[in-house]
Amino acid sequence: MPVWFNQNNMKKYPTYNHLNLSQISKDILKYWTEKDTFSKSISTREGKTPWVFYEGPPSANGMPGIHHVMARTIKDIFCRYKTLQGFQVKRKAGWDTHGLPIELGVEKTLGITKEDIGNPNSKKFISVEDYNKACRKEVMKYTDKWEDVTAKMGYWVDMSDPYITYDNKYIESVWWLLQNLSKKDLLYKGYTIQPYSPAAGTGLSSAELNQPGCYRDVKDRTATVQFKVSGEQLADLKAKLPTVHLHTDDLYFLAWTTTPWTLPSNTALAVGKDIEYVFVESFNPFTGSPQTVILAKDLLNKYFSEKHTDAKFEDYKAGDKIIPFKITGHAKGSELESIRYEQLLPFVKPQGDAFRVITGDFVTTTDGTGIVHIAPSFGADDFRVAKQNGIDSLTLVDKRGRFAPEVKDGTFLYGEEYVKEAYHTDTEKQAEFEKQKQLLEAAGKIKELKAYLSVDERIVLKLQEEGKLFKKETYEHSYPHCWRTDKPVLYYPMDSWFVKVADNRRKLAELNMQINWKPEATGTGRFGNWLDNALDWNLSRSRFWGIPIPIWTSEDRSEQTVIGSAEELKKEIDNAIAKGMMTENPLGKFVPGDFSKENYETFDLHKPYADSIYLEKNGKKLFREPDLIDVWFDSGSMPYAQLHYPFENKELIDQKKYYPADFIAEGVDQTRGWFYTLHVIGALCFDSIAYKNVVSNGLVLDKNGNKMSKRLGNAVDPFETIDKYGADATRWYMIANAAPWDNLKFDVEGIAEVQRKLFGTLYNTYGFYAMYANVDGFLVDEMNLVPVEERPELDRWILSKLNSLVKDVTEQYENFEPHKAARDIEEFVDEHLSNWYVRLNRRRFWKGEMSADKKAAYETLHECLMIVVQLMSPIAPFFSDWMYQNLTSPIREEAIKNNTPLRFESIHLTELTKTREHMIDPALEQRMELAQKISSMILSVRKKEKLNVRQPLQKIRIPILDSEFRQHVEAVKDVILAEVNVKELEFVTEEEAHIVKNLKLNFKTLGKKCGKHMKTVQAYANDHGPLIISEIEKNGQFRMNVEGDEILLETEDVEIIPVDIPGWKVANSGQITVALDVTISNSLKDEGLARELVNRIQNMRKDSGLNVTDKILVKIQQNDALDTAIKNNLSYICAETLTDDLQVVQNLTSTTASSVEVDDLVSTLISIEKLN
RNA sequence: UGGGAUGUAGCUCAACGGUGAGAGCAAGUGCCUUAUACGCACGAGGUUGUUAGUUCGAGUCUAACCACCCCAACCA
Repeated sequence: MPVWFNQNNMKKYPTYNHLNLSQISKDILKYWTEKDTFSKSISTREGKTPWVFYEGPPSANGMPGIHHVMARTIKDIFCRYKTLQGFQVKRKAGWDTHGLPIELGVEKTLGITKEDIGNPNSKKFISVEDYNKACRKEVMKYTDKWEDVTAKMGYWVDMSDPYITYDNKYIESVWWLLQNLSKKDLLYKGYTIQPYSPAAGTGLSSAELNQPGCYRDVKDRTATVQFKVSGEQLADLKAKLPTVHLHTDDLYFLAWTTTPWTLPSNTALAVGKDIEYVFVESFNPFTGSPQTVILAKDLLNKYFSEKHTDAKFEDYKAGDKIIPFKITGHAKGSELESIRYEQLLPFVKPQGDAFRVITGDFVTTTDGTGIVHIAPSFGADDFRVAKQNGIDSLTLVDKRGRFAPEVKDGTFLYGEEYVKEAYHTDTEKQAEFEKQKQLLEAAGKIKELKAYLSVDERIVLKLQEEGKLFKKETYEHSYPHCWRTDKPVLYYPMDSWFVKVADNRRKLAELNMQINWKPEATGTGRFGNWLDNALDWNLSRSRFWGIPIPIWTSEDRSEQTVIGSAEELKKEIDNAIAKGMMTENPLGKFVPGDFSKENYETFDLHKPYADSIYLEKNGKKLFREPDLIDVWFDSGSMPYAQLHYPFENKELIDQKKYYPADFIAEGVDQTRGWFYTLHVIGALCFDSIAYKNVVSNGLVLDKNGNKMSKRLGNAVDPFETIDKYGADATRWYMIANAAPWDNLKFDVEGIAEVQRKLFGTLYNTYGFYAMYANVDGFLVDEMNLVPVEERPELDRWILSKLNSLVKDVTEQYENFEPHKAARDIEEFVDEHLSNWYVRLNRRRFWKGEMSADKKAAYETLHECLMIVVQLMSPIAPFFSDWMYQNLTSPIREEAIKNNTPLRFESIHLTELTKTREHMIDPALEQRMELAQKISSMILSVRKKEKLNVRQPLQKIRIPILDSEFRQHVEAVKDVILAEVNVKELEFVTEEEAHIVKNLKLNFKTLGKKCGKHMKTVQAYANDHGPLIISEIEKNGQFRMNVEGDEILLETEDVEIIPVDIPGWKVANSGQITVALDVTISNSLKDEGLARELVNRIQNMRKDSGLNVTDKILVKIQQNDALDTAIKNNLSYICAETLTDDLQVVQNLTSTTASSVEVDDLVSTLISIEKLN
């Protein structure tokens, strides 16, 4: 039980032996639970402006990692900050429950593969129903861990009523959105090229493809192939390109391919519009026939050796290694466009237009020939460019990865055979080999076939024989493999449902301009470019556990219905029953309009149930399209689906009461994920942005900058970290160390540092306050404070600093730059509050009776602590609340009675202090900065001269810069003298001290005046410094001629800096120079010794555990070196150490007293005794 | 390969186009200052990734390159 729980009666500030952040987290967490603080932070803001936050749903089938703590800290910070500002910030948690990772998890747990699901022939058969039940369970596997980490890290999010993407209500909203898209004609079924594993019989997601080890280097047979220009085109071509001289009608385009098996499906060739091509007259390397080929000029030497330039055509015989060639013409890609060529392997004629040269922006001259063979069925680029040019495709490979029966010549190709060697089993391969051997040897193509020839190899042989091959080689490249079957993947055309995004790029881009991206570049760059090139969104997934696409189609595809609600579905089913298409209504128990949980649990919209629903339209039976939708659509729907829009909460979206979000935050990896899907759905369904501010945070790497992974063992366990260091230090470290969008190199050393530096310092500062306030029986009275203008300069200074801090930190939070807020707070606490204000004011707290001055000191320190912890509370919610309780629990009753700001039971319920501009005094802050700087400079001189601070010195001299400077220093003179232990501060002028001065030019003002003469002026000033200084000091200006131009140096253009006072020990920094008198007179020496004695006695007091108020008797063994020091400083020594009686004696021994080294030369014995 | 980010002290990060590039940590030196040795003070540490350009003046602006990271792809 924390001490402050029962402090109210004792009316004292709690004190502690040491700081235990981990324990504080636990205590405060308990307090929040007991007091229901989170709900109160929302309920007490009822009726206030909402600040809308959307929680991106995590998936609970994986353990939370430290990066989640990072991401959630960022979310939490701004929600807490806005709450403090008085906004109502609701935070509904959510769970992403569908998708491949979950299915894979289940398959792993159950030890099954996709083939076993819904397949009664499989040994490990599991029904879709049971499988989906398993998924439903799997997805919540780590829910308790997530709830645990959420609580422990202090992330306030309402997990009692989360949105869950598998809920029927949620699905119903998603269906509504899909129907909405469909009504706007933004949904269509189309054909695209997707990664596909014939061995597994399934399409693969890019996530699956990016599993480690999927891309492997393979060696493929590649071919440079000749596509013959159609005879009827030659006349046109000659007319179009008069400079080209063709001596033969055998004209070919050269194209390179790594997948010869796609050549029978070739329907086009692509060239680069601006690439330059050459016509080369030569011979076919295999047959020796004369021919002309076309290829990119840049790649000429890859195919024709420069060494053969001089070879003579007339000497060439078929089979010669040296093949003569000459360039007979040039053309740009655009000039080659639309030339027709003959089909390379005419097994099947395509429908529509084909065999034309088209231009493609993806064509390069980095490899190949600069002419790309296009098989639209087997490449995404190919498909796109063919479609743009109205060219049809040929798909001569089936879903099992086998050629169509037509791809058969009986010699090289046999039809219905696997296009990749790897798809064969060993026995199949052996059988194929024997078949090949027989056929090829019989045809006389190969004398003795020794090994299986792949389809690629045989196609190349065939082309070679037909005179259509120019070159063949093996080529090593990385190629994707199916992670489950280890077999190569094909790119294969498949039917899918699409959202029309590409047509709406402009709208997406325009809406994006309304979004405030942090960092901006992610919005304009990564996201903006992505939007500009957005492709239609492929919604289809052929898995089991996901939201079924709510589209029913007749077998002949003439009739279609898109369902947008459970009510609609129920009605349609009733209709289907009436028409005899169905017998029973699975939604029979569902009551439209009743939004209770129970009502929505009377049915299930998932597979397999959705698939067993048949509908009716115009007499035709409609079947559900078998696809599930992309889970990204689930999460992108959350603004609406979490509210069960439009069935419930319609006005929240329609009237923009809870839409768009004011703030969302997730990792940068969501740029093309959640951020994108939110944006697309918002733009297409509602013509609106879905979020106004978005923070995309970076990755959490290990301390060496490597990605964290369980495999490498460098992943940081969030539970362990939070338990060891407490949530606050962990959160603070993550925030202060890097901007949210930069990657964080996570090093626990850094957390330890934050713990010591920031939290330790605050804890000590509070401890100091509490100790003396308790001694004095002081409690802050909010109704009766010393007016700020009556408080001493140091108080007004720290209050000015404090208000500047409030201003800065508020601004940083407003700009979503929490790292800057954290750094500002750190600096204030360490530099200003602890190491300047408290240190300089210590005596005010412990000297004398209660006075206005003392009261002001307490009140000032209390206020600083109070506001600092309030400012840091969004980042460090536990510690700040703990500190708040310490600072305010003794006065809570009073505060409630008087309705003052400290009446709240938690800091998270308070109202954020606004900047009190009138308390900010820049001149005062500047003066104090001066004092700090000068003190530091003097300490530096002392250090150099080995004069420790306890030794008093006589005098500081400071050359006057100007009268303003003098006034400023004068105002803080006492602070400086006390700080550096010197007796006098004297201002000196040049005449008095023969100060050595340096001249420094002000480039900013002079730059405008001199322009290109700058360097000359600088050189002149270097050589004539003293002259310019004296002129300017006398007349305020200096006239000079540079290359005919007159330049007038005025006071503002130069800085005259005193740098040395001969005979003194000086230090300078910037414009300021200080000089120290280092002579130590006897009386100064005595004073120094007295201070040493005080210090030793104080240490003894502390060691013997005396109270700070105890009076003592001190005995010092007589020592000649100390006699005058004690005699002359007796009252000082006594006052400082609360000594009532100081005796110099002869009879101390090391048993009755402590041996003490007063300085390097002097030692003595001292004993102290407590007096009553 | 394309898009984006980053590159400053050993490490983590600052620095409106303006004179000698600053903090913290680590390492170094000195100090137990009656809040704090889990602390304080003081020094040292740099060819600002490279090269060119714009400018009187570049860590900052432009271009190219190099390195590393993220995303997308890996395609003839």
